[in-house]
Amino acid sequence: MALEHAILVALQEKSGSGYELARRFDRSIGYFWAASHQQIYRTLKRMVELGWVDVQAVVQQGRPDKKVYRVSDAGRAELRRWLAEPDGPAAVRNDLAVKVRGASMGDVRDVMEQVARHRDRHAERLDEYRAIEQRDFPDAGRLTGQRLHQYLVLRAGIRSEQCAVEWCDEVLEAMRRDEEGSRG
Amino acid sequence: MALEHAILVALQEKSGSGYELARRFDRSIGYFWAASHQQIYRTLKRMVELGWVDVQAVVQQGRPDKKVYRVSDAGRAELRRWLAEPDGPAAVRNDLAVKVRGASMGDVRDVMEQVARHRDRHAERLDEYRAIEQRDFPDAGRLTGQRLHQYLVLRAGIRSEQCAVEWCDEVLEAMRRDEEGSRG
DNA sequence: CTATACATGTAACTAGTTACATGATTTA
DNA sequence: TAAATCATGTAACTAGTTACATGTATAG
Repeated sequence: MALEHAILVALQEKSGSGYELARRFDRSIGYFWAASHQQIYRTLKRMVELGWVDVQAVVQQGRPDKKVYRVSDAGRAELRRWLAEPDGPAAVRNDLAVKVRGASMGDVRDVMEQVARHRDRHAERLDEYRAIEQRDFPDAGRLTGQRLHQYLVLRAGIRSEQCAVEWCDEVLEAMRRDEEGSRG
Repeated sequence: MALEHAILVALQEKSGSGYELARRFDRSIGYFWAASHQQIYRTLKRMVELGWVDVQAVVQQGRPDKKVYRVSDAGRAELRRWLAEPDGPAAVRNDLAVKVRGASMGDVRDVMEQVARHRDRHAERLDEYRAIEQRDFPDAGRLTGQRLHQYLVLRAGIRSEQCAVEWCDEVLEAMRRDEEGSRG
């Protein structure tokens, strides 16, 4: 998979400029697909060349001109093709797990601190997601179509943050027990 | 973070050749840090230049010669430094979530099939991990030091696969309900 | 007068993927 | 005789990160 397809999904939900897209990637879409503005501008350029999106320059008063991107017929076809295409399992790369595995090769306390930091970050993120859930989807259970799909992706975020917090807690508890055992 | 540090951890657990390392990355270490043999050979070369590992050519009879890599003092120092260094949250990139979010822009059934496929793959992986847990860590709860750390990383794998399976089930149930609702 | 939002980009670099290349030994 | 295991790599490409560059308008 590639950023192209995430952009096609984002742009089909709502057309917009590279800047607007970058802001959306910093929030809702970025919760499951990270991308910087540099990457987005570069990719949009390529997508225009591929004919997947159309551009239109929009002159604005009071603020700089912008280019509004829209998904073309070819882009819609490509998106449909990609949605139907099976893809392999995503490569896992978990820094924190590497640190935990190597903890005893350095100062174990340092690694525990890292785990605690990550725990707090994931807990904060979990709170944010839950707030969004309550605010934007109080009617969960009766959702259909695109709204349902948006909700389900939010659920992925909630579940994975919860999972991360619980694992960090398990690690901290076990490592604290081990520390006490080796001292006492 | 980079592959370098995952290699330092792997090599400090046990010295070995690039080939041996690549095989370990296909199994235990690869469960939380994916790396191909090409990447590993390239990175080992760079690590020798940096002085983080030492190489020794080993002549073998019946099979090709190999180069055995060992972590040097400088490598151990670098690993300690990295273990203590705080790092930012890892960038999330979840293809399947993008597909779910875009499901209604193509054939919804196609996306449901993808989710079902992923569900099965995660369930299989979960079974593998649980088998390893029972076989290699029947004494969990009394583990200490490096063995404990290895176990905790396995726990991360178990938790995240479980989490993935549950989310896929939630998605499939909700999408089936929606499908029936729109038909009936 | 300072920071933030709006708006677009380039350049250089680092990391990861895919395809290709070679060649011996052992097992089915 | 075909495939798998052992063993090491190169080359070309794709994707992602970091740093730099520019300029206006508005809110505090």
